[in-house]
Amino acid sequence: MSDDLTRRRLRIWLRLLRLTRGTENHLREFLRVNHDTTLPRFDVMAALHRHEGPMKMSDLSRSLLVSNGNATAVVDRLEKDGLAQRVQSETDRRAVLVTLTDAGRSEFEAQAEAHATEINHLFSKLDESDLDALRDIIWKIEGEDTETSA
Amino acid sequence: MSDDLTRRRLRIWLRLLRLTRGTENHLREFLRVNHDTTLPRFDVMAALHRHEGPMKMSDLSRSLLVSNGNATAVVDRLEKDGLAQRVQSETDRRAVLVTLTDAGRSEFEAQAEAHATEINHLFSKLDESDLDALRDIIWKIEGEDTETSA
DNA sequence: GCTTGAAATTTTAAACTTGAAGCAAATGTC
DNA sequence: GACATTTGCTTCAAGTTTAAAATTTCAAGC
Repeated sequence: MSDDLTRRRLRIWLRLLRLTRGTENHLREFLRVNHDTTLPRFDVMAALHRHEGPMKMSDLSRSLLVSNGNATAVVDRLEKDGLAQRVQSETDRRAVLVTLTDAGRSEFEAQAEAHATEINHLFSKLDESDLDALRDIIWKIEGEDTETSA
Repeated sequence: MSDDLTRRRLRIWLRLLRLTRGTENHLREFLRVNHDTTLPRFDVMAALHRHEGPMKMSDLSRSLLVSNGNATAVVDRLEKDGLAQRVQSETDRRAVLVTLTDAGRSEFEAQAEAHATEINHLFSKLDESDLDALRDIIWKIEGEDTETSA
């Protein structure tokens, strides 16, 4: 069963992983040098900014595909720096809602614009048709995912 | 200026990142449950296995796109478990070479086959033409200009 | 009301990761 | 040769991340 297709799929996965790792490393360095922040902080702030209104901790970690304990730790630091803020939910006393402070929002918006510009450069070789093709491929992969495992 | 292309590039990057994170999470769980190991350990062992002959620490960290301090830590743990082994270089007394032990090699080979099967399953929706397209797009992003396939 | 189980979050321990600092050894440059 | 610079690895502190255990609350079922 040493399919040629199997080998090609493995190979393309390794390349994809390498590409995203390299891109993440580049963005990490960019955020560190130009905005004195880290990738996890930026990701959390981006999720909070995208979400209209306060966001549940569980939704935050699910949206970022990280563990719940991890979300707690990053939000702890953001809160300590006055960029995010926890609020108790009124409808569910187990739940904790997080939101950006005004300082956090304005800080993020400045970072986000520079971040988008940086990504635009990193992916400048991709035109509309490349983006179409890539979107279709991603959709195809996600179309049917982790259903059956051995 | 038209920011539409910029926005699409940002969007596709976020989707790509999400895809690879989800895939990594799946593989991490797979390795943990079925092979009692972790993704970083597997990655290091894969690099050592791919490289015929002992590998310099610096080449290892460069090949995995991680920091040199990180490579030291993971190799420390593999060595403690008898799966990898450090050897002093004879030509350069600064350099440290790493290699899999016999135990490490046989352990990795079993893991690698299952790992490849798992990836084949995760990317089963991609046929030859999808792989061609994805390969070309990755090349394009990385700035390669070669058109010939392998 | 009471119990049982599920859900939401935090806490904990261990592993992972980075960037920087510290040493030792190689490679220039004069 | 002498000296500065570079290279290679480890150590260190701080932060990130996960999986598992603990805590509190909710939702039903009895």
